[in-house]
Amino acid sequence: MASASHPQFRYSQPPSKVLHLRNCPWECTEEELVELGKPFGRVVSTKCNVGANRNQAFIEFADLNQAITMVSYYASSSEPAQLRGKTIYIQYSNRQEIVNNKTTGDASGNVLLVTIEGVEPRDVSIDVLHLVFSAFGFVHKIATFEKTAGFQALVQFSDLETASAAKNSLDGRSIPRYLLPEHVNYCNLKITFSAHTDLSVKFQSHRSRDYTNPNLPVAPSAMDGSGQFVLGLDGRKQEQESNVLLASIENMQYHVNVDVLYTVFSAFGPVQKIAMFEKNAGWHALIQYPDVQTATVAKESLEGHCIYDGGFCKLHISSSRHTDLSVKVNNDRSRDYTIPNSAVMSSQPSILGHQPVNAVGPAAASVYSGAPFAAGFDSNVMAAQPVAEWGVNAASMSQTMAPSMPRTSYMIPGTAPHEMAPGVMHVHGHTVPPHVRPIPPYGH
DNA sequence: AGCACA
Repeated sequence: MASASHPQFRYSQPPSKVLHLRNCPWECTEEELVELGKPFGRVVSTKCNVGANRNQAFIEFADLNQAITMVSYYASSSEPAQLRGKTIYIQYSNRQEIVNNKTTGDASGNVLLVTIEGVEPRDVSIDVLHLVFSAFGFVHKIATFEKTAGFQALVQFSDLETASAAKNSLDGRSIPRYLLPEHVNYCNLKITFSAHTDLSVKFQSHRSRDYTNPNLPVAPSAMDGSGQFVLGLDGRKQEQESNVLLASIENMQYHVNVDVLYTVFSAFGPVQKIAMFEKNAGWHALIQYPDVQTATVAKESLEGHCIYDGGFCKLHISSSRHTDLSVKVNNDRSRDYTIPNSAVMSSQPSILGHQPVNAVGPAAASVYSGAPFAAGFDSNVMAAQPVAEWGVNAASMSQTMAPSMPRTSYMIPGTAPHEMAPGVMHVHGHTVPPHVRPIPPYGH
């Protein structure tokens, strides 16, 4: 029955001088493995902490007969093989030698091997990893892959010090919840040093990135015939970018009209038209910009953010298939700002009567300030905050980083501290000139 | 309790 449900283990392995041990105790040592094998022959090599749970190990004997002796002994013994009192299971490895056994005692370098537990690979994009690890320094390259140990990534830093800082702060912690899809509850990182020093990344793709070489070609698999990206950063099919955004407003406790949306979306560039509509018991809006790039920046900056503190009026933004909205009437629900009259009208703070004064507080005040290009945008709203919070002093942090992360409504996804130069910020790889830098109308 | 870093 057991063999029927595990057909891959139905046949015993052919003998090898390498033995595969499973169910090993957590972080058992090479010395313990040597002690275990010594009675049966000369142990020439060992490897421990193997696999996703790091509870497998290998012992290589000098001679095949020694391995056979050990396996035979425990096959007929009344006492099972044990490490630290824990029963372990021994079989012949399907390989003939232990490779890549660590050469220097604590091999550490500038590249980290990250095992991402508890998620499907599509749940954690390479950009989320980039964001998380960039908090510690410039991330040169990332390569992700799936092996027996699960979903893993190699993350290359400039030097051992940065890599070490990232490892110390992130090992054993979860990626912040708000960077994960809603259905994922946690996502644990297990981090070790890789023996690599320089990853070879041939293409920019949803599996690998070279952040030192923006001119690297995009993998053919991530392009369509017209040369546009069709794969998202997570490898999923991506909607075609458009100059018109579709915003769904979740948890709309407060009145949202075109004026509110105009203020929020004008932070990224000129808004031409807005049309709101109700569908499936929820409110949605189409927002038209003059160009795709502005719309894309707005989409990536605002996605998942709330217009008001407290999770009210949360925005979910996608690209619309529309390119030019037909706005027939200017009212609370639709507006064409390219018609001079209505544009003037909208710039007046004429909506104060709708302001949910008591509930919103100062956070929302800037929404109504009528100054969408205010100079107040400063480094204090950028993603620089995680740097301080995850930095080398993060050792005293609690197990999960999430509680100490900035609130979602402050977070501008994709901003990497190292990329920031005065007056310029990057939003998902786009350089945003200062005059269109998004102010966070949703406030502090 | 099930094979190692693309």
